[in-house]
Amino acid sequence: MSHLEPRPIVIAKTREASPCLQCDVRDRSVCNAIDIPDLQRLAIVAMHRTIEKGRVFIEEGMPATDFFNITAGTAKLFKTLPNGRQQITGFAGIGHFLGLAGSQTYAFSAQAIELVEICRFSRPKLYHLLHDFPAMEARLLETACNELVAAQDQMLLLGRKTALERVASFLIGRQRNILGCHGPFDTIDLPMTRAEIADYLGLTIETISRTISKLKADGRITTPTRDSIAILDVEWLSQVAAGNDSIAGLA
Amino acid sequence: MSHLEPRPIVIAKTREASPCLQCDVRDRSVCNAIDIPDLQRLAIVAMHRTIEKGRVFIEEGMPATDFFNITAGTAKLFKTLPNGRQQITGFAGIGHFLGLAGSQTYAFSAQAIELVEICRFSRPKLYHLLHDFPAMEARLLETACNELVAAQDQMLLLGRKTALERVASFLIGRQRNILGCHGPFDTIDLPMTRAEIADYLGLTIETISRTISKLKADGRITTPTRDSIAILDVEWLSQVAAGNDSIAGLA
DNA sequence: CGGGCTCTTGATACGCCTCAATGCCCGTGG
DNA sequence: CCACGGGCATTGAGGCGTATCAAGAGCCCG
Repeated sequence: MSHLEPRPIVIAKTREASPCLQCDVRDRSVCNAIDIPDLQRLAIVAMHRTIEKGRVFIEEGMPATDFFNITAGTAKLFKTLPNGRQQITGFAGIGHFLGLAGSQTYAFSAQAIELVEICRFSRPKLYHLLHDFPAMEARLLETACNELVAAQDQMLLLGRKTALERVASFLIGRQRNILGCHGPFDTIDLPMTRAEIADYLGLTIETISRTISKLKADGRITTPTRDSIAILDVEWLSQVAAGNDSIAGLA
Repeated sequence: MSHLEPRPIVIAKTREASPCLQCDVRDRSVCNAIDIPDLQRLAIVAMHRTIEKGRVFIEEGMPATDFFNITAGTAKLFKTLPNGRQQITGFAGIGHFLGLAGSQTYAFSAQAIELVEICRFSRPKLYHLLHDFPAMEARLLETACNELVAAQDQMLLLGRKTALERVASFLIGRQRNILGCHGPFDTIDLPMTRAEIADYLGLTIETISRTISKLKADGRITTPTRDSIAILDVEWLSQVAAGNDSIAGLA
């Protein structure tokens, strides 16, 4: 089946050469499965977009028309219950691939929690491309597996961990994303509000706040600014995050 | 890279023709991505096995050497915390593909909760096969996506649903697997114990028992035997499972 | 007809939620 | 520069839902 529309060529011209070639997010995303000579074909189906903070750009239950690749900022992925209860299933940062739905509709919503930039791919076009680049399909499978593992960890957290353990897990998990930043202690940036942390960990704002206060009082962390946290005792937090309640009482 | 071992041929002989060809689970699993003429190649890397009830055949943290395809029975997939807390991330039935780990070690454990039969595939051999059958890789991706969607549903359940909603979701979810069995009302078979339901729903045995008793007292379900449940009011249960608390008070 | 399960039911405890008030930060405009 | 206002975060008091602890009941199998 061949498309007879001349559009792709026009777009390619408009963008002056392959924008994917200069993309500095490529090697952090699934796009690195495509070799440089073939990037042109990827660029044709990709569309860059900016999404302002607060905008919901994927809505649960709507027809899944596109895939997305985040190139800047952070989005929250979530599901909602009729009476307003919300569960955030994950935060998607730079390089995160979105829209692997399985069915014809999106299974979750996505909202930009800060200014976000994305590459948008139309679903049928990307599928067509995948057919020619099995390496990218393999990368997607790899990505999906990693998300599955993360989801299982989160189920363990939501089903069996205490509030303290959940917050500790969250901080340690965030720290892993940044690995060795500035200073002797790792400072974690939190683009999300307390409410969003709560919806991610299956708790309430107040419990998040209280737990963070307790960690601060116990000298495990400090809060340099409102939206950053510095871990003082990584080892202790890791133990608590792993569910070792025996260590929790120690000084 | 070619393997010079004569083993595959011997195995094929031993099994008298292709066992995959006669496999009645094939069309319910990822194996149906491989065309009949090529089934021989799949059969060579597959190894049938029987696992007695209670046996743990995948252990979290151990090197991920094999993939599994369940051909009979049910297994529980779970993760554990140091002090014995356990979270069941799912129940794997006939046709379920196991072992998509992402990393070099298994991310979860698997235990047979009744007599289980499996097809075992060595990881490197199956990967080698996947290279030749991109259709199967696509099926695996599809499977992984479906599991991801299920995992997100479960996160919503564990993070934001009440005990009643969780049990209702569990029953409705089970019912979907059987779809239209015997009688005017759907009877659900429960191969798992109350303890396992509890570990799946992030609750305790006692809460499961109390909730089931309440559903029975309210005339929403009956329990023909200890390990089966008949749903009397599907609509009401569905509403509760979906989080519509407004309907919960109605007779 | 016991022995050992799992399941059920009851009484109580505790962790987190809910509701409510206060405090902090920061942008905005006088 | 400072007063004002609105969000978001913190802190406190009390309630609720589920966990915990403890018996007892039902069932399977020898």
